[in-house]
Amino acid sequence: MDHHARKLFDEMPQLNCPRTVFSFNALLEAYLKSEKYDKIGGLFRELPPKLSIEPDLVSYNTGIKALCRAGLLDSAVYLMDEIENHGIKPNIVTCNTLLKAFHESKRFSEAESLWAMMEKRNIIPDLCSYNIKLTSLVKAKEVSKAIQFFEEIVNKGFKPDNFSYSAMIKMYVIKGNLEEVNMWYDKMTQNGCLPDVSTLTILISFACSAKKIDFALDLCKKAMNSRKAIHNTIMQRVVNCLVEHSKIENARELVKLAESYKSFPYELSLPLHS
DNA sequence: ATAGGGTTAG
Repeated sequence: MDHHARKLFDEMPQLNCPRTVFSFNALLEAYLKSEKYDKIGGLFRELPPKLSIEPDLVSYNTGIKALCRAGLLDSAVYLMDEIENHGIKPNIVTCNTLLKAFHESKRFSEAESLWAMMEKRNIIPDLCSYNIKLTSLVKAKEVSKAIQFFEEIVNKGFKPDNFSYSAMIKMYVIKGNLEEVNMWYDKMTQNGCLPDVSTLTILISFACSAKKIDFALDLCKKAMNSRKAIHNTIMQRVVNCLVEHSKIENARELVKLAESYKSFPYELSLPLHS
């Protein structure tokens, strides 16, 4: 949709809307979301001089993210240094963007250096920073390190959130450890953290593969009762599993419940004659 | 306003 965004941006004066750095940032965001990473540099060169818009930290953070997404991590780091030369100080968002990119590229020592730099420069790592590192440990299947790191998050005084618990749950999903998945799900709810759509997606998908079909059904109902729109394919999988386990009435009930669900247009079928 | 986790079958 980047073209639509650009068209509207160009039409703003005729619509009596002044173009500010906010509109410029929204335009950058549209290009980022459309994965037009290579076009973002051009926007920076073209628009600010022409419209006397001064790009701000949010603009540059978006630019840095685009470079990371495009696989140009070194350029992203360079841009962070460059904006600082122009008097704009990186913040926690800048650092977390780069932190994630370093971990995804397995450039762990640079991730560690960045973390140390943050602490030195009083850009205090927040829960998001910790979750990035936790997710990275999970991806590397470093089970004991992940457990230890989760403890560290708690000891630092953070209240683990959906991202933190999702990471731990995901780790045991990868391991196929049903007991631990359940343990972490319980721990999550007991600590007053209600699973969101992403966490429910992981849990429901795992419950289906582990043939814990009642658990899957229960989670689907929970999702709909709390107005959380689980993806259609996940819901269909639960319906299929119910049918496979001859729980036809439950399957019917779930399809009906989904049909009456107003927030999302579910299209589910009962595979009864397959 | 910008940063972190999530589907799918054969």
